[in-house]
Parts: sequence; structure tokens; C-alpha cells
Amino acid sequence: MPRKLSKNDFLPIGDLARRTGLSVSAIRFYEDKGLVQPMRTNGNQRRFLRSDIRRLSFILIAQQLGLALSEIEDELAKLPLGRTPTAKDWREISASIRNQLDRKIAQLTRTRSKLDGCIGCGCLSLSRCKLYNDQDEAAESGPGPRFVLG
Amino acid sequence: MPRKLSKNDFLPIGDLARRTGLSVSAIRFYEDKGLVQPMRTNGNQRRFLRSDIRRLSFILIAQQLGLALSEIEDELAKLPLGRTPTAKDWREISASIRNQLDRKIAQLTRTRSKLDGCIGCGCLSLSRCKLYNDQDEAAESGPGPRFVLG
DNA sequence: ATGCAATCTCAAGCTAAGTTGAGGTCAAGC
DNA sequence: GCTTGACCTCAACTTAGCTTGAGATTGCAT
Repeated sequence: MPRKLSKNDFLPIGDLARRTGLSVSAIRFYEDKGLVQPMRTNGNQRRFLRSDIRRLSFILIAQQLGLALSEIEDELAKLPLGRTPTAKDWREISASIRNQLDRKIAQLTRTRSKLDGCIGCGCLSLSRCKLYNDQDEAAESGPGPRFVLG
Repeated sequence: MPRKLSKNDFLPIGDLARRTGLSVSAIRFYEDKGLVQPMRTNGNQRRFLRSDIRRLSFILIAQQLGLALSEIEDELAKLPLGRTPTAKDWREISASIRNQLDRKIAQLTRTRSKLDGCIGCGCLSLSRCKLYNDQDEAAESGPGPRFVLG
């Protein structure tokens, strides 16, 4: 016998907000970005599955790890059929996230050691400064490098 | 005898752009933010001092270190009379910047070790997840979710 | 004196990750 | 069946760090 859908299986947006700590507007924003896909009632109101709580929690956690929404979308897209992450998926995804974290830490650490070199020389000379002339690794982040949790 | 100002001591914005690698529009933007203060010709064109090259270079370097323009402004403001940084100033400022770098690295490292804990458990449970519930350091960024998954 | 590149101002646009507000609709309790 | 709170859409605003474009002016070389 297929499990009957009880009323509680369809949550209105406010409930989801209360249970995730997100604001209603943020959830709508995420829907806009394609991160969740609620159904609609006849009256056009959103109805979410319980599993969307988990999906949104994943988004929140990933954000705290310093991933941009677009990166989170990429991670979620790796799941078959936009499924909400299970424990196994989570292990795989975390491994990928860990790589990104590692890279960010390595980047900052390199930068710091270059800075240490510069403190010694005090050169401030563009032609000689390591901080300045290593185009390869430092200048990647585009306008306004964003670091996690300020 | 006071040194006579030769023509080369006043650079038009394009020269400054070529010599720093910044775009003309970015330099104007920085002026707007108060980071440089060029003089004007009778015809209202900007004329920069040679020392502004150094000042802008400092801005570029500090940006690569992950400082926001507002933070850079703060650092530059520590200098008496908006002076361009000398080697000694640079040593002091770098020390301050190094602290900020250290904090960012430490933050990321803590986050990573929490993630490692989570990979093991695969819980994805908001009530238990360390990533999620360390209010002290992680959850500064908004409304704190406190509820368990369904 | 003229031509043309460089410069000027001001306004609008872009990305990220949302928030805020106006004006309108839905659904549930009494 | 009415009221009220939750919900809807759409547009505009926010901060950071710029870029792009329109239309006007300047200044250097010939």
C-alpha cells in the first residue's frame, strides 16, 4: 500500500521559513534561482515537500562553508534528478567542498608568506614586489575577493 | 633652492593608468572614494603626483590581500596627513594586514575541520550539525536556525 | 589654427544575495 | 460569510567595485 500523503507533507512557505531559519523572501529567491521547486495549490500558493527542509539546510551549510549560490547549485545538480542529498551524496559532495576549502586556504597561506617576504624588504616597488607580480594565482578572484565569514 | 617642479611631476590620468595597470575609470572611482586626491588643471583635467603611483600600488596590493576598499582607506588614514606609505609605514601596515590574513586562515581552517567531522557522520541534521550550530563563530551571519530535520 | 586623442561629467548597468513595499488574493476560524 | 493573517507578484532598493556610454571639452602636435 503506497503511503498516503497526509496534509503535513505539504508545507506552506512560512512553515519552511520557521523550520529553516530562512526568511520567506530568501526562499522565494532561491526558488527563482532554481534551488528548490515547490508545487502550487489551485490558489497559486507554494507547497513544499518535507525534504525541501533538508535541501535548504544543505544550502545554508554550504553557504557557511563559503560557497556561492551558483556553486551550491552546481553541487546539487550533481545529484540525479535534483534529489535531496542523502548521507552518501553528502559524503561525496563534502569531499568536493573540502577541495574548494583547501584551495582557498592554500591561496591565503601563499599570500601570507609573500607578505612576510615583503615586510622584510618594505620595497613597495611594483616591478619587484612578489605580491604584485604573481599574476597567475593572486589575480584570479575577479573584482572584490570574497573571503568566508569576514 | 627648492626643487623646481618639472612637467613630469604631474601625471594625467592615462599615464597613471598605464603605470599602475588600473583602468582610468577605476582611478576615477578611487578618487570618488577619497583614496587619491589629484589636482586639476585650469581645464579641469586631473593631474597626479608621482607618489600617487605608489599610493595606487598600495591599494592594488592590499586588494590582493583581500582587503576591501573601505579597509584600505582605513589603513591609509592611519598615515599622517594622508601621506603615501614609506617603508616604515609599510612595515606597520603589513603587520596589521597580516593579522587579518591570519584570522581568515584560522576561520577557514576551523570550518574545514568541522566539515571533516561532518563527512564522517553524514548527518545533515540541523540539530546536531557542528557546522550549523556553532553559534559563536559560524552563525553570526543571520537568523539562527535551530530545528531538526523532518 | 586645426585635428584628434585624451580627458571631463553624469547616468546607467552589472553581479551577489537578498530585503522592502505596494497592491492584490487565498484560506481558515468563528 | 466575513475577517484576518498568510500568501501572491512585481518592481525597486541595498553594498561593493567597478564598467560602459553619451555628449561635451581640453590640450598637444603639426
